[in-house]
Amino acid sequence: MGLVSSQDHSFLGSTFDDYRANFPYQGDQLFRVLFERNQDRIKSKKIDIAANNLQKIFESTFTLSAKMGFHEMSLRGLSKDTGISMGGLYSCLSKKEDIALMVLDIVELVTTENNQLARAEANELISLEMGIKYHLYASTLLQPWFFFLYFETRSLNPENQQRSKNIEMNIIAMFEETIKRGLNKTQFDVHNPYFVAHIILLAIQDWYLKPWKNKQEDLSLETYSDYLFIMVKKLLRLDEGSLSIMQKNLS
Amino acid sequence: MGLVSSQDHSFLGSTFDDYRANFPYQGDQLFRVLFERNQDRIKSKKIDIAANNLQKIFESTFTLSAKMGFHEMSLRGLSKDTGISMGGLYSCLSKKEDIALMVLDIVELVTTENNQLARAEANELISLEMGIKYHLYASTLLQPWFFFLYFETRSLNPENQQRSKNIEMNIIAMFEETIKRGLNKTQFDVHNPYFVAHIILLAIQDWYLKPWKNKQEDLSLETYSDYLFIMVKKLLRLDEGSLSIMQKNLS
DNA sequence: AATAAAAACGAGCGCTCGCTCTATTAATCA
DNA sequence: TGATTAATAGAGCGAGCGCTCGTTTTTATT
Repeated sequence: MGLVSSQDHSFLGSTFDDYRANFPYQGDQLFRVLFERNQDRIKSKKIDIAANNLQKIFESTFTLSAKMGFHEMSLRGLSKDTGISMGGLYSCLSKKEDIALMVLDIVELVTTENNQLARAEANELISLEMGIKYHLYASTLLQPWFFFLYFETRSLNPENQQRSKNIEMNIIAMFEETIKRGLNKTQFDVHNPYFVAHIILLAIQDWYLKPWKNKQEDLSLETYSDYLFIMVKKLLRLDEGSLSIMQKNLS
Repeated sequence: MGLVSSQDHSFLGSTFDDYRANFPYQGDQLFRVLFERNQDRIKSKKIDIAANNLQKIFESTFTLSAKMGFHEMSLRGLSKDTGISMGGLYSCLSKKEDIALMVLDIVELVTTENNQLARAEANELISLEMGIKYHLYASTLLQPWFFFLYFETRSLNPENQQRSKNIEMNIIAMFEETIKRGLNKTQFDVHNPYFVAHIILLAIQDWYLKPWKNKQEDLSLETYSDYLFIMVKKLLRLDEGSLSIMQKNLS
């Protein structure tokens, strides 16, 4: 249920189309960003060529490692699938692990930005709604990236494993703080904010981890997002009545 | 419909201690079952020796592959960690993959039994409660097994990957059917049973996938189980009042 | 057209992998 | 105790790994 007027929430808007229209990490641009953020690893000089190769590398990596796992994926296999020779691969990478590190970098970047956008909402309920939407939207646009990081975190060294865990913990913390803020103003009624924040994260993760499950049930992104928000309101003991009152207070 | 008294719920009982006391897949017995169910893979003849070696093999496998992943774990590393020579390992295995197959076998066995036990409850709300409890209890007693299967499903061949997925789908289906049964009798009020069933599974999985998260928050098994059941009742729009009425009908 | 720079190539290096196989030790039983 | 079977040991095999590097091909500049 779309309850609030969209233009107030943030420059990204509250619908998937709005969000996508302003999302800078997609298509060509994503790989140009990747090139610029990883100059130290990449020997290639020309951004157009490098970005093009990076795109092939990540597309093939996601296909292959979803099937068999990142470690099981060999660089010879990657070379064959991308059509880039071994030498070509190593002009965009300094080592195999770099692929995983670049995924970590992008997912960390995007989720951090989403957390900030959600926190920027003054009203707690809207903050929750936007937090859910932004994370669902971003993880839809970058589904293979989020999926990869979740399952391949253990291929990273301990320090980067921790960075990956922190991405998750920061999302929970954002939701938990927002719920607690709402609690202090007796806006919400729930006795374990952490548990609810936790459940929200699980539902968001499930969206990008098991797309086949929702495809099977014919759940669209917007429907899933709505169900999730309705669920959250139930858990915070907000029925439709109390919600509309709040809505009125906003405008 | 016939309502049941609490001792009928199942021979396993409803507390963790009851469940554990009757749980056949723990300690020595687990590995003796494993030996008997996998005669074709195992060259060893004597059950005592084989069960003892299997125990070491699985303990080390869970330690090593939680750190680095199953594929990254080498059999030389496993040999060192268990203290069993390569030849010794291969008298309990026909190939490395057998380890993952045996984990799949056990988790499939236990969850199928739990689903049957939960379905056997005539009352829908109690069925949900028991379903949650049994799955939480079993995954606590066999935490490394459940954890391993979740993360290493992709090491399996397509056929067995499907078996692993089906374990998950069958749990969701069990909860979904129970919720729908309750809906038909207007016992529950919720408009997407699948979504709720789905969320229950996620919360159960999170319990065994990220024990460190709950340890950090100091959530015990019983507390977690209670929170989860309270959450489910909220999602089904059953407040404490309507619950006690139902409980009265039971006795 | 000549030259310099960048990109692409892929055989080969050193190493580790899963797995095998024979020699040896331990256990069991007549 | 000698005979037979089961368990263990660990060097060795071929395959495949990540990665390198001398060379060739393409592109850009003069």
